[in-house]
Amino acid sequence: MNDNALPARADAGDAPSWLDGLNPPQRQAVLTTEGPVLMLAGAGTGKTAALTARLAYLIRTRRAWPSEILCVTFTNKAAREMRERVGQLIGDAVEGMPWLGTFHSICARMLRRHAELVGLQSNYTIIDTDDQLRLLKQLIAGQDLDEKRWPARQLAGLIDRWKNRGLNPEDLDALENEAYANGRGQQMYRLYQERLKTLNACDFGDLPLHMLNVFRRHRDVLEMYQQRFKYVLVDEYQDTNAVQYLWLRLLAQERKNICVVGDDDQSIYSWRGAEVANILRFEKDFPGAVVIRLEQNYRSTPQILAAASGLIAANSERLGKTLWTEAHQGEKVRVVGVWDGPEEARRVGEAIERLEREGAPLDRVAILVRAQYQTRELEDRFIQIGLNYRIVGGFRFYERAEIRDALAYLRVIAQPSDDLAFERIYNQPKRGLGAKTLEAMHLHARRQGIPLAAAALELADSDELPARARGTIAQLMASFVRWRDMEPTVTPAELLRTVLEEAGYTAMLQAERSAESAGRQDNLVELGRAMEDYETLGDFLEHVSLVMDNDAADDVEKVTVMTIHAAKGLEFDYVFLPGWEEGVFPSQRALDEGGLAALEEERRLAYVAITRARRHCTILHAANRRIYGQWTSSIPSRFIAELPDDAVTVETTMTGGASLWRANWQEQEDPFAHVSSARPDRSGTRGPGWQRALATGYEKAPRRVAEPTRSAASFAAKPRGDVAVGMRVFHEKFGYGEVVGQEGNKLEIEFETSGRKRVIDSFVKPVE
DNA sequence: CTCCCAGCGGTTTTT
DNA sequence: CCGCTGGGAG
Repeated sequence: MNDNALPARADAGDAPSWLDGLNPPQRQAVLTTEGPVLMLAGAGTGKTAALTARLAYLIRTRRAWPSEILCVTFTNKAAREMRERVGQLIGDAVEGMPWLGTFHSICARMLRRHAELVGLQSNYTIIDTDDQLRLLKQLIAGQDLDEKRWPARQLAGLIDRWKNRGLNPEDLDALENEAYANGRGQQMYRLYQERLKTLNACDFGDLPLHMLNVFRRHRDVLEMYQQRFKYVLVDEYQDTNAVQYLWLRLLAQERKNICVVGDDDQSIYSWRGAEVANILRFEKDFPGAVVIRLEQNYRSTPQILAAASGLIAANSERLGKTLWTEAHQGEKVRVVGVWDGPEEARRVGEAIERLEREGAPLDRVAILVRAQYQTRELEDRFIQIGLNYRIVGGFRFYERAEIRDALAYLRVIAQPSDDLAFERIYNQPKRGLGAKTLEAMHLHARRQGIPLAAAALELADSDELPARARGTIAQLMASFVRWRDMEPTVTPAELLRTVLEEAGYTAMLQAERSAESAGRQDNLVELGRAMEDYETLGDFLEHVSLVMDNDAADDVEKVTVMTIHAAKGLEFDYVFLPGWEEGVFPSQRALDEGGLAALEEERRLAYVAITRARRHCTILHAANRRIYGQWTSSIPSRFIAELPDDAVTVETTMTGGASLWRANWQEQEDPFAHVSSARPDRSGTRGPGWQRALATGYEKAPRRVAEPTRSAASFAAKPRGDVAVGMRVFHEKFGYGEVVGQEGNKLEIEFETSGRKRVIDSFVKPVE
């Protein structure tokens, strides 16, 4: 993250090595080991350096064994990075840090030991949102509620929020209870928890909640952990929610050696339960806490810093920090106004090609957007000009259907009572078992109080089902017995291959001649590769349920396209920020739902976006944009007007446009006039604000600007020898097609499903 | 049981 | 505009 820590300020030459390169507040953060510490670390101020040095210091000076330190992060990535960096400082001792991890993985680990205290067995399954939703749907249907009127999604959201706040079913008040199906919220929540228990499963939200319950109800367990953890460290503290906060407070209450690191200005997850207030509360709960501010920024130029600071100053609820830097002057932040979305994408593409020609490595360039849909236009353009890009987010590896299917097979093998997994694959691949069979299995399972798979086995031996179904079930169950038998004798990866083969899954994919099926098979191979690192099936499944990411290393240098949320904690030399328009950013929907508080969170998001940039930052806004197929005219984001004049240069491709818009915002008396705290009347219009804006604004489609067909970078490229007109080719995004034209390295291809497109030849593979 | 089509919804996302 | 879901028809 911060590889540019300050060079050592020689402290009489004999400062211990772990303090090398740390500035005074960072050193204070390392050396203040006893008592509560609140570290307010601005963007790019080297908080990870300080945090890892602190860990190393605690261990090296024998204040604690690695196993006596609790170190909590929010993401697996952060945990991994921390482990790596501490490892660099203290060597292999880091291996002995079993309690460095995410809130969830740490709670999962604890819960394995104390599962019986919350009515689970230690081999409980952790279900994901997909399973959760299916389960809730079943419960809703079972209660004769109309799923249309009371969607499972809504209930899932409510339950999640309750769990985030540390509320068990019995803790809900009447008002909360009313939130679902006319006062049935509590009942449904309770039913859901009971169902999970019989499945020997819990969801993500349960992990911290169960442990909080254990701590509250079993003093001895709590005291054991309070004794064990001599020091507690928490990263990204501004992102903690209520359960996590309560959990931490209990653990640290005795020794009070707790160090939390956060930045209120980078709190961008309140919508999923994070409470910045936890920072403010810290000094109250831990009186005498030492507050350390990291304000020297090592990342960005003064201009970038000034732009970001000026912007965030518009927020009211801040602890307030003043970032400064010793870095020499750089370029001003560029604000570029363009006519429409496609032009915006074009400008970004051109700018990146220019950087590329100047020798900038593409992996130091990022385009950060407010919402995922904004990536579409960029992607289209990049494909057209042949720019290597990588879109982060979207579908994650372990969320793909084929991966989940494969995992479901493994889950049933590891845990025969995993009904949700069994339900997923009993007829996948299709083997002629349908809703009727499932219903019979459910009925039988419920009557006998046994898992679904066990019920299936019994049904196979009865006359409850037609002979055909019985035979199929018997066969399937025999397979499971076989796989379960072989499980201890083979590696998880071998087991996977056998299962996919014998279940007919591989054959199903091979038979499927769709554009995606090849990719699916690749994904399963990739899954097998990921499994190689695990000794037992159980280990692997635990890993999967907690670590949903899988960042395959990229060999080619690529530009990164991602949401601002996903970019938090990262940095890039060059950052492009498209779509800074009212309604897009700040998001109309956020404003509608959250009023001023949401606006401030949007502004923090803008702050995070700008502070990702090390050397240069370009902000773009378009006057016209097509959203959900409708042309919509838009005005520049109020955030643009909030940027300090001397830190930015403003340009526009339209006469007078940008400056007029800018003036427009500055003239407005009440900058929050557009923020309504009440829910606006949506009658007559459907959907978000831009559509309402459309109703009052004008609807004319903007004049299309003529698109240059060649960009400088792709012009000179030579055609590739092995592709010619008339050939059949495969393209990752568009599928199969026939080459109908060739010009340099550009191909004109008639795709079977996506129609005629112009693409770069390096993006296609010939097929026979 | 499978397939097709109408209708709806469409920020951010980790674990 | 576009992709997913769920219900209904075959």
